[in-house]
Amino acid sequence: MLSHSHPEPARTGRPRSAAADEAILEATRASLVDLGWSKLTMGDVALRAGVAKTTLYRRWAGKNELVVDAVAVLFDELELPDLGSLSADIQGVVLQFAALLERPETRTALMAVVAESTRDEALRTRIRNSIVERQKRLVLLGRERAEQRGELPAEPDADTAARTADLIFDVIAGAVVHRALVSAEPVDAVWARRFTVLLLAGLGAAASERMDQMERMDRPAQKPGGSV
Amino acid sequence: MLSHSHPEPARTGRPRSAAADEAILEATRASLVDLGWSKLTMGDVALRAGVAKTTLYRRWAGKNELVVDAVAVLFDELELPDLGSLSADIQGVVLQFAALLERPETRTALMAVVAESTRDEALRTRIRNSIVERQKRLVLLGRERAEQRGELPAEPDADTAARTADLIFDVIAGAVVHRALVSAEPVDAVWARRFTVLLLAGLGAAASERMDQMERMDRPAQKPGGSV
Amino acid sequence: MLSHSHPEPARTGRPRSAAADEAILEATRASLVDLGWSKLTMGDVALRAGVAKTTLYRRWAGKNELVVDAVAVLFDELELPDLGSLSADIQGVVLQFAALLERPETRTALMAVVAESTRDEALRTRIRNSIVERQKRLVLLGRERAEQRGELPAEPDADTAARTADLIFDVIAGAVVHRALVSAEPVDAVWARRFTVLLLAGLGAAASERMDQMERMDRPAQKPGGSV
Amino acid sequence: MLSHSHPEPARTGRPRSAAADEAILEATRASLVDLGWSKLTMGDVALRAGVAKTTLYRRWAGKNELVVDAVAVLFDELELPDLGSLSADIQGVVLQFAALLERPETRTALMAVVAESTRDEALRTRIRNSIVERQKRLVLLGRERAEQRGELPAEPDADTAARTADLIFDVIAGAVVHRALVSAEPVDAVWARRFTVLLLAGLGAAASERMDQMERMDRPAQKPGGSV
DNA sequence: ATTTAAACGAGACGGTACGTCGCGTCTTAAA
DNA sequence: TTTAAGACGCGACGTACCGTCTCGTTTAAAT
Repeated sequence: MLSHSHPEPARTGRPRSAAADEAILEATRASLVDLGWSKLTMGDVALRAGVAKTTLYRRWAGKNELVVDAVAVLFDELELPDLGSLSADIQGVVLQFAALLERPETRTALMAVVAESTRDEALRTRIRNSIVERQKRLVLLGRERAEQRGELPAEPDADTAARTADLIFDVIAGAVVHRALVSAEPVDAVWARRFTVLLLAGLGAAASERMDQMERMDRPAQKPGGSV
Repeated sequence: MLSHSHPEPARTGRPRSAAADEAILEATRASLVDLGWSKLTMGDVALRAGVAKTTLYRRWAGKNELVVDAVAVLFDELELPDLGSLSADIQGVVLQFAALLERPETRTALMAVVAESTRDEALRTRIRNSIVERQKRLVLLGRERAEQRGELPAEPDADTAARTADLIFDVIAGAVVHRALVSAEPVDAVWARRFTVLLLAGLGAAASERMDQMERMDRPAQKPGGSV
Repeated sequence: MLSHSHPEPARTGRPRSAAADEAILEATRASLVDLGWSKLTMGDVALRAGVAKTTLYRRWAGKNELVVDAVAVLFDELELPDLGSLSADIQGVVLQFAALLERPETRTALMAVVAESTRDEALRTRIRNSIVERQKRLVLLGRERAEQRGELPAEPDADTAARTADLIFDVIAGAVVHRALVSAEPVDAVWARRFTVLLLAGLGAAASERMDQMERMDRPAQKPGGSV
Repeated sequence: MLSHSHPEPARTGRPRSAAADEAILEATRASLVDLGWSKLTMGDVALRAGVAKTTLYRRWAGKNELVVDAVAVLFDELELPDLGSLSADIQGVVLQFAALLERPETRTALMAVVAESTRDEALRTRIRNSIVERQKRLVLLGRERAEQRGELPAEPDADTAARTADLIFDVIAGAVVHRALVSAEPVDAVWARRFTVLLLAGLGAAASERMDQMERMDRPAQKPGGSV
């Protein structure tokens, strides 16, 4: 359970059913598949889980929080395959991520909770903690492997490393999500390869530029590196 | 009006009020600002627009369609500034796009309608036509200018050009949206510069790889160009 | 047309369609048959009559007035048959009236407009003029015939005659309507005969009591005539 | 509550509020007084009762059923006064009934629900059970008292007694309702006396005719007893 | 073994918004 | 000026979910 740690677990009375939690999350995913985000109702989830509505509300504040928890676990199944090269690893994870976004439960839920989170700070935090930050591990692991293989130079310092990882993460996740959900076109092996080429070249250039001199590229209205 | 072209405009009966259309869209944006997507109601929009609920439903099938039309026009305000270099132009448009995503009406609406569109083919088409495809003009114009400046080589053929444009579009739009709405961190000049460096290097590499020999890079599990 | 006399018929512009009036009333009756009072709508009547809604409203103030006019004409079809005796005549008209109340258009409309009229003085007047008062002719004609046959004595004066006619009318119409619509049981020949026996005996007694001395029967709390 | 007996009262879940039932019926009567039948809305009743609309619909199928229950209780307040003679008793109950029909809530509601019931079998049954049949007790009690006083002979058999009671009921209720609501003239002591005279004479004649020979009066087209 | 107290299912509750329907009025072009 | 057509502001409809509440029942730990 991602959502509710009990630092002070009540010691008396009937304890909460552990089975109910999993049944509810499973029911939530099933309801997402059948009905989609906007038609999913708490009543339907309760019905599917064989649980009273009050049991849901005792554990989650509402639909948003419930759905975040229900889908978060799916993102944890993503893995960075070790395919021998950074390029192959990236393509592999891109295709995995695309496959995840093809699943109806994530497809309908992910953008919806993000949309909700734009007006709900607590939800934004929950999404970040439950989904976004957890998956940055893939970027960090990829860079680590690439450095070990000599494919990428080490980052000069931790802060730069973190910022680069954030950028890479936004570019990869953003591009795949946009392709899959906004443009609504297939993220297939061909697209993944083209995207990876672009990304890796950019990574190299970003690294060398950083090493060269960052001050050379200060403001807009001047040419980028001559390689383009 | 993006939403309803009347190839055969009915000639009889009282014509629809043109003023009502604009009042409704304006009211929709105002309601998005005040209430956000999920709290926006048709009744509230009607009230703000000084219009009956039935008048809304006579023109739009529902909240989804209405909101797409209401925000689509905002995207048309994006422009590719001519700042003298491709890099500067990209940074300029990225910052413009980010500013648009900072506006509460787009912030709350964009992801929401995309989320809805995952289960509604007609809505997906509407979004594509009203928003997505229209903004590809920015990518195409940017490339054209860059070619004229000699910053980028010409694309070998129209098909490749279109696919590259799609890829660039997904990368730029995806990265900015992800940074702004999912990661929920600022898209400022620093981020825009770093992102642009990455993108332009990637573009150059993608172009040269294409010219070299595409068949060299066939499948995952092999190294990309040695520059990385 | 019962409803709107035009003492000053407009002389300029397109004249009103005379055919439309009858079409509308006919359509109203048809709609009453198909839908009943509460589901009848002005739009449906207009549609059936092949007429615009505005045309209805130009002629009738609303549903109530329209329906009164539409059914009033049906009541004018009632006739007092000359069957040779007052008893037979009454039974005949009772059965005719019952048959009229069996027709779905009157069945559903009559009580409805009466109900509406309890809060609408103008409507009450319209009903009285268009329906109720017109049918008192049957009572008056029946008495006239009965007097000619020597079945009933002449009323002592016009005022008493009018009050008696009103009483008879309320008793006959009330009993038949109550039996048919409230008790919802058949008004058949058996019932008509039993009712007529009661009524005629009552009529005779009322007449003789009037002649005897009206002052003998003053207030409640005393016995009626010993014959009962 | 007349409307919904639960032979198997559900034992689970929160029980329905008994207070709500009475509040709703009271609010319905108040709304009838203020707005009349046709302007009464479920929303207004709910508001007055301090109750959600859904609570109304959980208990009653609609306005018709609700109003029947709301006014039915008023009819139960009718009593047959013991004024010493049948004539006086009848006049007393007629005036009571007239007073009831003067009340705005019954005035506007009674004919309306009867009108609705012409197209709604279930509603007809409800009205019969809740209102009509219940008030026949007055007729039966009146006859019983009259027989004990020797004012009326005993009915020969139960079936005849029932049919006579029905007839009397239709005549009394019908005449009073017609006078009060259709003719829209006052049911005062004078009218009540005149009506009672007519009725009692009729009752006596009907009884004696029944004893004489029913077969003598077979069909229309023959003279009634010479006394008329 | 009994008590205690929270969790549980069921479902009623006060709300809010839905999308539809009918009202009676209006605005157009045609007759 | 009337007509057909149909858009319009309005207000009620009956439904669906919301999140809360009140029941009686179950369950495990504390007594």
